[in-house]
Amino acid sequence: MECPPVATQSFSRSLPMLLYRALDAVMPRFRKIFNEFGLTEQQWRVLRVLWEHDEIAFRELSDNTLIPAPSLVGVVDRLAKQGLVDRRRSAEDRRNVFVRATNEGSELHQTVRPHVDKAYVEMRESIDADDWRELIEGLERIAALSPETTIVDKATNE
Amino acid sequence: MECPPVATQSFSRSLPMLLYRALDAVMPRFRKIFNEFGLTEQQWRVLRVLWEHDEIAFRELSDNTLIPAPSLVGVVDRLAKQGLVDRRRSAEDRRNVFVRATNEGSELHQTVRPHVDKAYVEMRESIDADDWRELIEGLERIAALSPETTIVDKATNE
DNA sequence: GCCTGATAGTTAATATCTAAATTATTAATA
DNA sequence: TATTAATAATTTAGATATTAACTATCAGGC
Repeated sequence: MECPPVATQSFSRSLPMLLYRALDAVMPRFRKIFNEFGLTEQQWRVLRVLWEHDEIAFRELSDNTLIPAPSLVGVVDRLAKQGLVDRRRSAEDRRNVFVRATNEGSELHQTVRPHVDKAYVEMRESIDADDWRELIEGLERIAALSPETTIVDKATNE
Repeated sequence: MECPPVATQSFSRSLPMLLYRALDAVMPRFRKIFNEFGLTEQQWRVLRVLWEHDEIAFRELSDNTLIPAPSLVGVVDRLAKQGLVDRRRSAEDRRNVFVRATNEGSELHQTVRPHVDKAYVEMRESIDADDWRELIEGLERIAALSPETTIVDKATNE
């Protein structure tokens, strides 16, 4: 009685498709702003994180931006080419790379951030406050799931 | 008192990043299954839709799978090369293309679908039922937002 | 019939994702 | 010390996303 059988459930209302649909609904307005300032979405994510860390390890930057390491290499490359970020090899452990925003990269904070914040507030205000909070909490729960839920029966399956 | 100012809000708890984090948490288990059957995520989405439509217009396929038309061209190309789908130009309006699953493509339904459904149920059962419903409803609300909220002040901006 | 404007699918260029392999470096150990 | 096992960043290959441009086709008005 609680939930309809999965087979009957609509594909478009499955959790993954709903997440994609939600992103399709909210991201275009932000990407539009990024593009106006010559930034891609991923470039903005990197800068967004760098603005809060004087210097950050490559791996942490990958974690914070959710940009997979192989992709992040190219993103940082292009940001560096634009003179917006710096790269530095750690002296202690030469495997580690640290990234930081240049002055020019830091200045973008002042110009871009207000527009993004404004768009974000407008978006949030288009939703009931309680609904919004519930949604955020629900997403936190899903995000907290480890990428592989059932490591439990691994021995059973393989 | 209700909501903290946006500037103070954590980036990782913003709606977009939470949506991405949720996807990162739930998709790997499904992609793993797709890959075991030689399918990519997008290929599965296409088949998933074709299994419910004897034949479907290219544009509708794009809408239902959330795969942008330019990307869908390649996805369908590769599925056709694998002999899993067919393409057909409409006779009435030769601009339209219809896509359908071949027998081989239809047979995948029987083999792949159960595994995916099982993983989906397991995932859903790892979350409280009420929380789940609230989350789905919240996502529906966001997804219902038109991609461009404020077309209103367009005249003001440009 | 010809022109214009829309529409559907496609192509093109660049960026990113996914998965796997590679390189450089470090740590651990015999 | 030489070897081996980890780790961090990068590279590679194939697929997909994004945006813009392009082609073919159709509909309507002249």
